[in-house]
Amino acid sequence: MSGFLASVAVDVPFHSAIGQLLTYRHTQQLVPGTLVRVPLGHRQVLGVVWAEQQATAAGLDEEAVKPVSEVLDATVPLRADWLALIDFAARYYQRALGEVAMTALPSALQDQTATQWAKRVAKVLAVPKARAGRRPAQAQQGQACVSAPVGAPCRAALRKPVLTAQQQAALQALQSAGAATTLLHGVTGSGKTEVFLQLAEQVLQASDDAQILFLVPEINLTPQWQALLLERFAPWVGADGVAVLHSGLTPVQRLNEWLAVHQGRKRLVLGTRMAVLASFARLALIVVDEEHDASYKQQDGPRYHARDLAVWRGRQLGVPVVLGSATPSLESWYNSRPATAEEAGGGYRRVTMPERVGGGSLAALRIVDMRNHPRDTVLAAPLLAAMRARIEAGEQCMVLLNRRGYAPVLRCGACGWKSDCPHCSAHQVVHKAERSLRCHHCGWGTPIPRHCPKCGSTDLAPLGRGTEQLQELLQEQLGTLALRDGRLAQVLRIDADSTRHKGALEAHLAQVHRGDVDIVVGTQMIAKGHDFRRIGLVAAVQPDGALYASDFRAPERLFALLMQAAGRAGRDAAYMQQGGEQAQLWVQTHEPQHPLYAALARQDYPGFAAVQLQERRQAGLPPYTYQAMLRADARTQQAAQAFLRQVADAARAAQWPAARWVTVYAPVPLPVQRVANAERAQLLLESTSRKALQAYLAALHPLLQQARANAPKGLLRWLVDVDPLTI
DNA sequence: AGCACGCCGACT
DNA sequence: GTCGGCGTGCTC
Repeated sequence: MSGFLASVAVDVPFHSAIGQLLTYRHTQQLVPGTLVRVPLGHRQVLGVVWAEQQATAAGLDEEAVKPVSEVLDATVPLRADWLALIDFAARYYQRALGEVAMTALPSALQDQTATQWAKRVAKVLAVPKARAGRRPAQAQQGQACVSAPVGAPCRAALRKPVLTAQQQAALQALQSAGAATTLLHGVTGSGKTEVFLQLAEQVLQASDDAQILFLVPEINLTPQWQALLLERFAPWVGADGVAVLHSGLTPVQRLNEWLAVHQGRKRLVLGTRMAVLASFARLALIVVDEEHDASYKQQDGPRYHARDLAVWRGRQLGVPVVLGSATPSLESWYNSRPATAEEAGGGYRRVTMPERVGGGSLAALRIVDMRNHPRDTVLAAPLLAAMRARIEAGEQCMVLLNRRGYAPVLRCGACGWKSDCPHCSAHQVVHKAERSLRCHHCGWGTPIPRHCPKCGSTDLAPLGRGTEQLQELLQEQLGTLALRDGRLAQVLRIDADSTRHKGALEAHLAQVHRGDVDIVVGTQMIAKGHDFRRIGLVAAVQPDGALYASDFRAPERLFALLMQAAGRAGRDAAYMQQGGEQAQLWVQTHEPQHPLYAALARQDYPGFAAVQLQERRQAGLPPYTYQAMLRADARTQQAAQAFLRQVADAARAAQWPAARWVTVYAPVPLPVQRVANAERAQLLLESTSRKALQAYLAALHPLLQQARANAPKGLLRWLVDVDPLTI
């Protein structure tokens, strides 16, 4: 056989019984990182050359080595640091190398021929680099500005706000942190964003080609960040100098953005979790906004955590990473703990900004003790009265209820029938507007029946309430209120249902900003990141669920959500001086004395975190231990659990050294046991040693294959979730 | 995971 | 007689 051999990563899953890398032949030596198209079975697939190879691997017939079909060499090869990132992510999250590589690459790359690719690359490179890569005449402009009259066109320099002493201190701390990871803990309104921007500005100024990655938790938040970045940095990076990477792009858009970043043509990269896997020409700073947000954890395919990979990437490249949040994840809070006499500090630095810019006060907490109200009270009278007063004073109110739809279930009063989903162990939710019952787990929808499907009775009634019903209720209670300007109070609902169509969220937000709306009802979607200036009162209607939840992270999430909600109602000092009343966060609860609410009343994140960490330490939970979840789906619960048990037994029998450090729990059903006709079970693995857990998980794969082979025919899927966020 | 091959029921 | 159901097995 003539030519050179190369190890190529292609998208073949772990359990396909072939190795991680496949061997292909080519006339020339191929550099690692080169994109190739290769034959695989009966199709052509995209591959990434991972390594040069000297001889055909053992057990592989030389005749079986096929030639590379095409080389996509119009671009710079993927760099070694990107290959190392993918390699790490694949090993850490227990996925096939090729699978992770292909998740990281834009899908449209899969069907680019070498010719098409060359054309596309040429187009990107044809954009003059002067606009995209170089520092503008900004320095000169800035100098000219000193003597320029007020209002002279010295936009960037004039727009830059003056930092408060606290922001200045934070910025200096970040600058002096060098390549470390820093947790920037700043209360809502403390001006973290401005600190990010000025830090970014310095990075842009320091070098002509440095790239900066901004991670945000949700697609929804990218437009406002993009506008912000362009407003500030267009003089540096050009009017199209911000690359956006998220799953809302069309395949071709994503391909072009990815390519521009890979080639270093865009210096600012703004994206959701997937952006952390992008290929950068010269990454110099990573900012992770709202670092505590669970959306950073991918929930299908490779279950990576973008914040954790960002931290890894920063270390790998020797580049600073800034994690920002008003309510950090307990992991990050713990990782940034200062050293004490007894204990070494965490690996991150911690910078705190406890004061709001302008000194505005945080929302005051009002607890409504629901034990003093009738059982079926949705909105207690004092809350309604407070809302009425706010609206009459020209303010807006926001009401949070974490449950979409009209009611979580439809029930027959005659025979007790409930709207159970035929495919899941869950109820179909009543959606009044679309006149349907819909399962939120599998999507199964049916029209709302007029008669009970079981007994024929017409005595059907919704049970419990969702945002849709809350909206209706508020419309009845407050929608008749005539305001000063003569119009009636308006209620708007913002949740995943009301914003399904493109542009709907933007339209709704604009309505709120214009003041066309007096009451906003919604799920946690409305608590995230959007700035509502005139909101004076936020109410959480039914937050107690998290207090009883079996998930040990539920209180942490609730606290973060309520703090964030309170932040929406923040008041600036100017308004307070005009005699505005202090903003309020109302919480309706049956547990008014719960420590979580006490900490919330004090807006005391450190206090809350200390208590939570203490509990976690005693219970042996993260961040003091590391966890992985082994999940199995099968036709019956018994089969799913049997599979997990068999794997656990086989692992015990194997007597791995690492097993000594790993606790293996018994298989249990998932909280929602059946989804789309699949019974789901899970088995928790826990260890105080990340290394031992990793070794254990890596050794588990052959046992999983084996258990699959032994299992009876039929549906059987499994997955490994490393550092699971919900258990 | 794809994607073929392969062997048994209702349609042009 | 074909279209197509998804069972089984392979992919450098």
